[in-house]
Amino acid sequence: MAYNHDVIERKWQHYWKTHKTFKADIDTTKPKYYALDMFPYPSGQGLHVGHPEGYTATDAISRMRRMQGFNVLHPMGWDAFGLPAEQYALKTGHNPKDFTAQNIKVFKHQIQSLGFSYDWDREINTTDPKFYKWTQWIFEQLYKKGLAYEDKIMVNWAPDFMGGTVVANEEVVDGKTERGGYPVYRVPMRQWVLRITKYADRLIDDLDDVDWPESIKEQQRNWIGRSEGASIFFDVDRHPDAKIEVFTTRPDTLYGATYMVLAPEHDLVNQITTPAQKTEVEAYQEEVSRRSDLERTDLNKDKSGVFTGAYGINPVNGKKIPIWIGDYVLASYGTGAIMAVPAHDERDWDFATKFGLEIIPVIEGGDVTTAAFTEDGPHINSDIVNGMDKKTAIHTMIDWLEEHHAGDKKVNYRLRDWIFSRQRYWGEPIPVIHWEDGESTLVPEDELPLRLPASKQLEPSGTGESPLANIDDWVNVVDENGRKGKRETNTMPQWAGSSWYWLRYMDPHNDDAIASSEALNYWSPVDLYIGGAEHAVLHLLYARFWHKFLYDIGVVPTKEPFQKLVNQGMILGANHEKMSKSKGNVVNPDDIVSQYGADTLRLYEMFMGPLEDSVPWDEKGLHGSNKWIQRLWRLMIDDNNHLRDRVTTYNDGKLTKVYNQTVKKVTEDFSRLHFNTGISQLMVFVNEAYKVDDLPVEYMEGFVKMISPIMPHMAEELWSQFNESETIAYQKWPTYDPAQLVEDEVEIVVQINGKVKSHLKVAKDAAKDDLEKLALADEHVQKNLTDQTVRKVIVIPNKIVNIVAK
RNA sequence: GCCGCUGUGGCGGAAUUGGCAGACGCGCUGGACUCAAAAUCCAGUUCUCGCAAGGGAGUGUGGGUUCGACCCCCACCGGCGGCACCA
Repeated sequence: MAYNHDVIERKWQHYWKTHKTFKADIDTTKPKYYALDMFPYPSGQGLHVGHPEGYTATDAISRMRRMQGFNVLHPMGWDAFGLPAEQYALKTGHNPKDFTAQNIKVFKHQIQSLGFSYDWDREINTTDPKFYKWTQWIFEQLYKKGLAYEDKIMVNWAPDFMGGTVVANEEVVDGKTERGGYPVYRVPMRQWVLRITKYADRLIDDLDDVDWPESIKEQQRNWIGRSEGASIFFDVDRHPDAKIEVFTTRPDTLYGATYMVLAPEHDLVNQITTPAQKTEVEAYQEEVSRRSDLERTDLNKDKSGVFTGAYGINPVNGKKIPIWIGDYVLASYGTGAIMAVPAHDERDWDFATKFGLEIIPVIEGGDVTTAAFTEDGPHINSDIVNGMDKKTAIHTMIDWLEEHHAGDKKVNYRLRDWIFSRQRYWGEPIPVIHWEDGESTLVPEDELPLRLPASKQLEPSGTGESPLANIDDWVNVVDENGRKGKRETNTMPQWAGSSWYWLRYMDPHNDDAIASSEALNYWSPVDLYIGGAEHAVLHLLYARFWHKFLYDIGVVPTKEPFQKLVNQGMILGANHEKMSKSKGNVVNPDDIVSQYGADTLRLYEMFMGPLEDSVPWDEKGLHGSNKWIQRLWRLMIDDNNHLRDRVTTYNDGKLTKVYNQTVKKVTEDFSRLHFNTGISQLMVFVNEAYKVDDLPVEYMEGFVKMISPIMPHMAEELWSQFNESETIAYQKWPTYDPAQLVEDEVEIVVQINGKVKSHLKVAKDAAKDDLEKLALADEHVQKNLTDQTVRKVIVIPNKIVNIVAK
């Protein structure tokens, strides 16, 4: 009978569930393997075909590792705080908690229908107070170490978004919110901030120790943006008490500094501006402050600025240079002030050209009247560094500056501290109380978790604060001395829970610690982490930051959380475009499961191309995967659902070679996550098996084991026919006999001038001389060599003979 | 503009170390089975000339290194992703 996926998949999913087949416990006699998926946000849309691609890959590795004797931790959970639930609640009057619970139910059901070998006893949920108790606990440790602080800072304020909210820099794209596309303005506001910049160097340097895609490492390095240079101090003419510190990566060009620019928000601007320039400067400051980020970005092609009337003094030559303000200098980077070297910096060149400022070349080469010259070359017009190249000149100049107390070596980062508060209800409450006397205290650890108050009806506060601000009996507190206080109404961003969740899976029910040190020591680190490339910087940077902090306070045993990281590619629509509702090319995994079964979907997604690549969905290819599943079922199973008689203990040796090749290739390819090529070898084996009369039981058992990581339901059903054990999940992974792969005869290629002319079967390891003779004697070769003289013969034993002739 | 990745049949892709380009699958063509169709099984399928034997071309383009290049080097073109006044 034909394979009935419906019945068989349900049967084995039920078996795994009732037998807790994939329950993981610490077992120090076995090596551990931790395979992790990026846990999903349970959206109302349900699962997308993109989700199961990564999930199937980690599942296949988990299943293979179990069979190879590893103790495997393979968990799943829910990143369930998030904006959509809050928006839904505000819109409909429902509670985000119930809405989220419903979504999780749908997601879980869908995920379970795909037969993943998760240990569901370890399921976690970031919105569960038992989980966020520890998110809050980590926040308190950060606070105690001075890594969490409050600050009135310029934030990205999106007034039209959710009754007004603040979003992180990372969530702003082209001056608009990433979600919703609402305009964003820069305004000062009190925020919680995490001092991630303190870890900047380690976040860059430790990338060298992990097995991650180079592109992700590069993106993180760029995001952190370490740049090495110097701080230089400029005196201000007629202001003996003022000093301007600038950051530059090119201290060697100091003699070419012909003016300075301060950010319009710079503290010294008001102090040094001359009365004559005051009106103009203030008008410019006012204009700039009203610009949104969008406008600033859009207008940046054309540089703007105003002269302050003041002059700085170049420390190296005492020259007076004008001080301008301009918004191409950012207040938030470096010191908010620069020395401008228009001859050798494009931005400065544009500005100088527009405002007619002096341009002095200090490096030979190029023509500074037409463009800035940014290449290396011997220095000129530069007394102490004349003739030197860039590198030498930088060193020399820094030495000079340090000797004369006019500057020093300095490293700067693009990375800013992490704005950690959101004006939302549906997030982890920040466990802080602000007292009427001005003191702020943490909620004591033994009172955690600080729970979100249940609320029937969420309403925007209308003030830009979180909806929590309206819930009086939660916000207002009184201590034992009658002192009144208010709870912090900001909540944590969605990144909080995902910054440590992989640790909780190791010991998910522990009420005394984020996880026991026994569990942390045994399971750490994550051996394989698979997820989408969209988390290249944010999630993965925050997670590494928290992990390093927990390492520093002795909680976790490793410096890095994720040893190996892989980004699965996107599954595109059949038209090669990104799947989206509006394009009508979305494929729903539920439909595939009901039509073809989970094994077909899993097989297809692993076979369609390399895991890391984006590949278009192809209905025909999916159908082909199902055809192959049916084909291999028919190979072994007869019309009465029994093993065919061809499956026998008799081994005529016809499949020996291809079987051993298959074990080798499948084991190696799967280990490297090259599922598409491993599967193609399984197909080769089936094609060969169709050509022979007898199918040795030994090989067929090994074959069924090899398909089990990809097609676990069918594998279990076939395995049950052998009556060896109840489940295949912990059967020993097959091994191959290298002796069976050695040939005594090999086919070598004969080329003339690099073109293949003939093939020869020769004894393995035949001597070079013999190969040369054989090749030259070959009929085809002879024919092709008429009228030609052999100049040279290259012989690579067991591979090739190349005859060079003219 | 800068950084990273990438380019192979009609399509998805393979080629682990510089050594037979196109494994495997889809599609297509033919055959077997069938009254017929579907399904299945078998064979063929880079392009091109040729009845065939056999020949020629061929891994984005142009050059180079090499006995030999999808693979290494240089320049260019296209696609994808990231960053984008970060001094």
